[in-house]
Amino acid sequence: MTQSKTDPRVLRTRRLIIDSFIELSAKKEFKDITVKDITTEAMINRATFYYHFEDIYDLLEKALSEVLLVNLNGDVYKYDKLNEEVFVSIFTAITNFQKSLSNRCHRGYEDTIARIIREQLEVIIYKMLVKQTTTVDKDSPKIHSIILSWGLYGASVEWKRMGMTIPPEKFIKSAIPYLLSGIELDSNN
Amino acid sequence: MTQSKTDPRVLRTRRLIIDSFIELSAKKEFKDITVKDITTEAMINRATFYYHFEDIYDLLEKALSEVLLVNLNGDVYKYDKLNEEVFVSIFTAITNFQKSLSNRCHRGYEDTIARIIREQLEVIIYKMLVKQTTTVDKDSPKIHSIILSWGLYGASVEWKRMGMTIPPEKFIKSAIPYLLSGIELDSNN
DNA sequence: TTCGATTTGTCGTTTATCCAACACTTTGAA
DNA sequence: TTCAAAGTGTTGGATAAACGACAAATCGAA
Repeated sequence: MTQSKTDPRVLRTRRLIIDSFIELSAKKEFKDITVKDITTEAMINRATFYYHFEDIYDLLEKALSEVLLVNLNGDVYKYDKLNEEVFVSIFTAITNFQKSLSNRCHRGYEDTIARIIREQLEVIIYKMLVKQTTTVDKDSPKIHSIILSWGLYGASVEWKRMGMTIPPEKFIKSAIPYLLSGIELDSNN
Repeated sequence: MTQSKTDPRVLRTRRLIIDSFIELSAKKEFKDITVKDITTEAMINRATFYYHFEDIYDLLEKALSEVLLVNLNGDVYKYDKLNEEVFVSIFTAITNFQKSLSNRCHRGYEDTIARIIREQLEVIIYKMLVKQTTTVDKDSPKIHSIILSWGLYGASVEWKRMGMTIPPEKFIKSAIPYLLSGIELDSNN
């Protein structure tokens, strides 16, 4: 399905780089991390880094995407439909991510990170919406996924601002009926 | 001093292979481990294995050497002289190794393993003897290291036979004066 | 024993990684 | 501001690793 035959060396090297980056992120801020730091930690050549990533922002983007997906880890894709359980699952993934970020002080890059998370969310939600959309309006899933991704991310920001103490599932619960009602317009069942 | 600039790729690959081998050794007997098993576990190509090792026995040899050296881990090389402390340290390393072997059932290859351990011991002891030898007799360190390596390994076999319960340092203690007396003939201080 | 299946070593070709060098930009301290 | 040091991104040539294929050896059950 995916790309079943990527060169093992590529997979290995990308893993080394991303893992090293995550490792380093725990120790210093993003702005203080250099490409050299990463390649040294990963024990690969600096030139090899550029073979795989545009630059350090490209790496940030891909690393974040991965971390986010790991958090969503199958929980979401098990179901094809956007129901209550899936919304809670997604929101919990985002808040988990927010928590790990707050430890790893990426101060000054919240905007970039926010954009990346939201874009990932949009893609994920869009895929699920398309599966269950039965109306003729093709643009509907697109705009819905945009609104939902911004909305869910915004909710997580507010959750963070309130001290990250409320259980995420409780926090999002009251919004679920509203979120679902809009979705149901797209599908018949 | 050693080989200061080996290609990082070979270090990485050797590490993957050796680690995978040690990993597999914990699960099955040596005779049931194939080259394919190792390379699959290490996620490297089978041909690459033969680029680094003669065959699986060559790997066994080098892996064992490394494990032994890790056990001796600097403890020995910190001192230049073969004194009581060093003897105890070496003997403890051997018994530790014997213990890990007994878990990892390499049944049927004890002889090979014994030989490898003993050869490593001989090299290590020889190096230390040369450093402190002041007599003109150049052959003396050689034969002494041979006898000591066989002797120490034999003691560890006996220790194992007795159930591996006696603290190694206690077990070897009574032999220390004897071992040292011979050494002192080589050096003046 | 015999025969099929698995494992072993080896080889030639392709590709990913290494390395040193390069010009350019950013940084930070004098 | 100025200048040296550090970081960035790119290149070409060298080399390790991947891959598929191969004959030969070994294994295991009929």
